[in-house]
Amino acid sequence: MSLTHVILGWLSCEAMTGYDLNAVIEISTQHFWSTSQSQIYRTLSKIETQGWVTQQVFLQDDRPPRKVYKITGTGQAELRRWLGTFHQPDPPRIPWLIQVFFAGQVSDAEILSVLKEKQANLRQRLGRIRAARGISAEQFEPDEDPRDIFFWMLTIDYGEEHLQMQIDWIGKVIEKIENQVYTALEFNQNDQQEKETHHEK
Amino acid sequence: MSLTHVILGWLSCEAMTGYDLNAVIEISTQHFWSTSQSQIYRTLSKIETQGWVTQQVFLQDDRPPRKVYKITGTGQAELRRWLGTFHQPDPPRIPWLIQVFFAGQVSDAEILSVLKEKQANLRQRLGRIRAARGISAEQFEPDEDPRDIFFWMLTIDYGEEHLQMQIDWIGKVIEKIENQVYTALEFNQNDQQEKETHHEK
DNA sequence: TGATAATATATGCGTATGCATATATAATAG
DNA sequence: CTATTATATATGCATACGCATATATTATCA
Repeated sequence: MSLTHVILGWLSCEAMTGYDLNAVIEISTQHFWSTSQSQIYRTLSKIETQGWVTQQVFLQDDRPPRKVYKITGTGQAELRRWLGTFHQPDPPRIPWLIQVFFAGQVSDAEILSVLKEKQANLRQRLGRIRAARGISAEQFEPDEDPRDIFFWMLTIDYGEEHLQMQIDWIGKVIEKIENQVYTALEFNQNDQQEKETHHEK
Repeated sequence: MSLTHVILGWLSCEAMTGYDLNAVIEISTQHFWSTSQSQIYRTLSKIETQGWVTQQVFLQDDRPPRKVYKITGTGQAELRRWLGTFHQPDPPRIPWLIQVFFAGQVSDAEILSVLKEKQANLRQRLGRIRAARGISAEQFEPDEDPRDIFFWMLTIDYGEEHLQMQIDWIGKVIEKIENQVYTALEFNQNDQQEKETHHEK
């Protein structure tokens, strides 16, 4: 489970409660790893059993007790090990490509409408991630290690490029469908050579 | 669950057994939606209860009986409905970006090695998907609808572009780390303007 | 001869996950 | 005055999933 290592990562910066972790994950890592509040508490319990974190309870008279979690030496070692090793990726899961794959079952108008909504959604997310970039840039504390910041910003950069790539790809596809490119296509020979060259003609 | 609609999609082409579905999914949709054998049988049972498919058993004397599943009218309607509507995407989950985000915890050498392995893995997958494109192009039956083929090939095209984008992005990041770009970076002002322009200087 | 692959379906077990809800208090907004 | 939000932790329920394994026969490979 990767959530384990997101939590370990944050706790290696600073001891925190589950509540704090939930807040910090929501504003910082949600563009490539999201989670739910319940999952955080469950994972915290699990990794405490494994000895990767320890708990210290601070009682408060007006609020529920704060359980502050601290990373242990073993936890630090596990984090570094995980960060430094390549992990075989999970097989890709891209649900909306199922709609493209079986689009033969619906009309041009229907698949076009889905693709246009998808594109609009991606543009919205691109706008949001760009706003997020601005906000995080303002929030850096002066004592923050520039190397840390560099890596944080890289993940935002990836998010933007990924989103832009999808927007562009869908744009090309919409154009092809609108021009009914599929009526005059030959797939059995020289597909590679023909690909993407119809623009110049 | 999207597997439901992958199965419905295939059954709308041709009645099939769970065994056949497993084989066809493995060679056709695995680059954007993979599954396991057990999950196919479980989903088949589920959608039979829902009335989207019906079962017909063919006994064989030397092998286990074949349960051939056929899509119903309701199943067809559900498939078309699902294909024609935009679905809110699941929040993104990109585990290897966690490694980038927390790379501040490890040395340049360690993160570089992970990124290079990741890149090699992506190149391998790109090679495989290109081979798959060639194979599918050969296997098209002459009576196949060119519009269907057009949409099938689009998903392969997406896979290639997605893989290429990731390979290129990691390439740029490796270069930045090797040049230790992070030592001379300002994040608090004109980040947008500076971005990606250091190449020309 | 023994092991594996192909044909075919099915269940058990463990895990990750989301959604809703319970508990309890104080502050704030309408 | 009431409803919501913030603070804080935790459990129940359902679902989707992967991995391993069970069942049963035939063919092939070493």
